[in-house]
Amino acid sequence: MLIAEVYVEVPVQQINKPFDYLIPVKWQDVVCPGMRVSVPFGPRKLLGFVTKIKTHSELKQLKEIESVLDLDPVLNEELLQLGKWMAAETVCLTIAAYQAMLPAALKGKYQKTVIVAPGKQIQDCSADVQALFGDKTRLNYEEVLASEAVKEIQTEISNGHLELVRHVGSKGSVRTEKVLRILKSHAELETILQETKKGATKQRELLEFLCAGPTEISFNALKAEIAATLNTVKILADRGIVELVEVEQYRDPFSAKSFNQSKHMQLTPLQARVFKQIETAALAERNETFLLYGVTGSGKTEVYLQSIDVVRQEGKQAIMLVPEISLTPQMVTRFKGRFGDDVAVLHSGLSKGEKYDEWRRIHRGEVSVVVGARSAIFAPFKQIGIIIIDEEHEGTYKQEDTPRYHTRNVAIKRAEHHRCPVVMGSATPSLESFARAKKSVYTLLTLGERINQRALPTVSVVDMREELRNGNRSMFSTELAVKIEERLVRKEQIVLLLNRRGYSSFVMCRDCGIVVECPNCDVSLTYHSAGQNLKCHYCGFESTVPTTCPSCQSDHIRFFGTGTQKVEEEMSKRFPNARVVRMDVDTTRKKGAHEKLLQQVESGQADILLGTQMIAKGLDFPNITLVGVLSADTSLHIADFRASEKTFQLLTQVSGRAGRHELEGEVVIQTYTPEHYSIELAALQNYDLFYEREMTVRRQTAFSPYYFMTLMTVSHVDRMTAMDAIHSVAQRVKATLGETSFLFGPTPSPIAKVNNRYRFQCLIKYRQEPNLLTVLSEINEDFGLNSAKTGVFLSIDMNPNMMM
DNA sequence: CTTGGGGACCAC
DNA sequence: TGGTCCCCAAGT
Repeated sequence: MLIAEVYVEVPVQQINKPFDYLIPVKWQDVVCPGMRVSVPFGPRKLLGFVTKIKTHSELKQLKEIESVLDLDPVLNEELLQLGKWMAAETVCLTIAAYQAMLPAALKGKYQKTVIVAPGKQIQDCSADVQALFGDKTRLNYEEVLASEAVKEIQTEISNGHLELVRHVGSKGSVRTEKVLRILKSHAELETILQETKKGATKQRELLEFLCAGPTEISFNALKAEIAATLNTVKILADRGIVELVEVEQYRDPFSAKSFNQSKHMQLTPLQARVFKQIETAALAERNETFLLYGVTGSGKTEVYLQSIDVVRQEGKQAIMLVPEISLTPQMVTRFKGRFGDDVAVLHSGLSKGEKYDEWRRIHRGEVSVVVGARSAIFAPFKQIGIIIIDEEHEGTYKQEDTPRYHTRNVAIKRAEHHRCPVVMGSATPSLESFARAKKSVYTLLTLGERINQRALPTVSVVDMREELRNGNRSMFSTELAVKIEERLVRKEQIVLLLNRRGYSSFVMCRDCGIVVECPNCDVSLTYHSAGQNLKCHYCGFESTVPTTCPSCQSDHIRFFGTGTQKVEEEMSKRFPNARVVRMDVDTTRKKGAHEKLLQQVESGQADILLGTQMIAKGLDFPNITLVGVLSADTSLHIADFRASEKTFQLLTQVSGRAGRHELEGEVVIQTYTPEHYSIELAALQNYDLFYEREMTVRRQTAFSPYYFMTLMTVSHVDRMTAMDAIHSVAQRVKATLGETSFLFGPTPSPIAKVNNRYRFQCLIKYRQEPNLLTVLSEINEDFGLNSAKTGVFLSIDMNPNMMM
């Protein structure tokens, strides 16, 4: 008798282990690891993943697998192991790891229906129940609950006339299309047409079309040709002339677009040298991690494209990761143009169904390249030849909720298995990666100049304090304003970055100084123009904008903080003739909006592109000759040890948008702290110096990359309970730490209350703690086992990006 | 997480 | 005694 180990979809600590099920004899040869199955679990049915097949179990009295949801496993052996590894490495539940690796469409969908019990008749039930059923054979549970006869149904269930059945399916479904297959030859059709009655005009019309038509046509395509109805088709099907079948179909998010085929570009000698090294590693099946450090505009993307082609020629697959924010239509076009239908694209803008379809194309081996954001690292390829991580330094590569994995680590893990290179590229590498490259853990590849030796843009820093002293109170310095005017006259384009971080528009009373805060969280509410309301970014609370102060009833209540919207308003006063495109979360929320706005810039319908960080990356428009940063220091003053790094990266990236082609570029950075090294060195575009400076700071303050870090956060509705809990966590950890490690805290979290839960944290800094993961998973397990009782949640973040 | 059982409590 | 609500343990 074969037995399957199954991890069921219940995300709690108690269930974080495999459960044994008998494999029914008829499926002995069918069920294998990586398949999703439906299993009885207590009184319910649950979706689970088979992770192992075995012949013996510790337990007697096993239940049987109820049904098999896949005939082709959704996780292969490599991915099953990867999930286990990730669960251990990030201290999360195994099932959570598996779910994170798959599209949401493959999650379980649970349905409950009431049916007449086998061997019983509906007539056995009361009249009311019979009436409710009508001529239906089943009622869904919601229907039953909503009906008047709930009680009676309950009774009929308990006396065995009715039965409650549970069904497990997938959330997402495969889209199908009706297709007509013509079973007769054209000659035969002619004869059939002759024999069809003159009165049957619809049938004759359809037959006439088929006589000259193809042997197979989708019903939708048919409708576009002639006014046929499904009924008519069915009549022909009954006559045995055509066959009507459901054919699986992919939702194609790019169906409306055509892509011009592009060829490889001639590499510069520098690019060629870099490419050669990657190519050699790929062909030698060498598991080597490269850090491709290349200034903006140095042609990293072309190196990626050609490296991918190398492994494609070898019959292997490639994963290309980009930050969500730069997964622009421009980028997609470039890949689709080079590799055509051989590319799948995965990003958050796709619907659940579209993601599922792209995933299936990868799973079935119909494509060999995937371009996508973070989660694309789990693409179910069988033979990966290369993994590329573009803009390697981006914070979005770290998942901010469980499983809190870092894409870089997963990539390296997968590459080990597939014996293939990983290429991480950036103009401003993370300090962690650059440090590793310097220690030869990664191989450093450098692209030190822009293509065709085009100069990096000239950068000037404007001291806004000076402007203020000279009586300029606007958000545009004299220098920036003059330069904007120049470009407008010359019909060149401008990018304006408003680095709004930590500066979102809040509402404050001018009389008593009170800021409108979220009632559930320890943060101020943010004003949203779209809905004309105030929102909490942490718990989703919404409220209308008060007209009077909630505390002192004064009506001097105002918005503060500079939003892109406000800049846009001021621009229209200052530069009334400029055509401005605003790009931020508000204007790009709608599907395709992103693309439309960029199209306006590309086609020259806009003079100025104004936006938040999302405009800093990947854009490549020849006519952009001026980049303005309105307030460089807003990201500098956030309480984060990476603030300087983030600021430097952002300024460097956005500067790189200017002068990428024939026209020379210029950058103006406005700041209140021009003497800060992030800003000074970004202006000089000197990464190496910045690296040295920042590493010194990190060493002095004992932060990454000198130390590993682990953040532990505890939350509870009661402040004292949360505090007690974090102290017990801290004590347990402290007892196991070595002499070279530190424990900071416990302290309240930077955002001390979210969703009415108080939060406390402590931070471990360490260089070597071989047992830390074991200790942490023990603590996590204890908390998880008791959390239902105590209501205390513990979250563990290995190498956190943010301290919130 | 969901479920069903059992106990406490209440109203009649 | 019947009903309801809540707590809690079990889940292969």
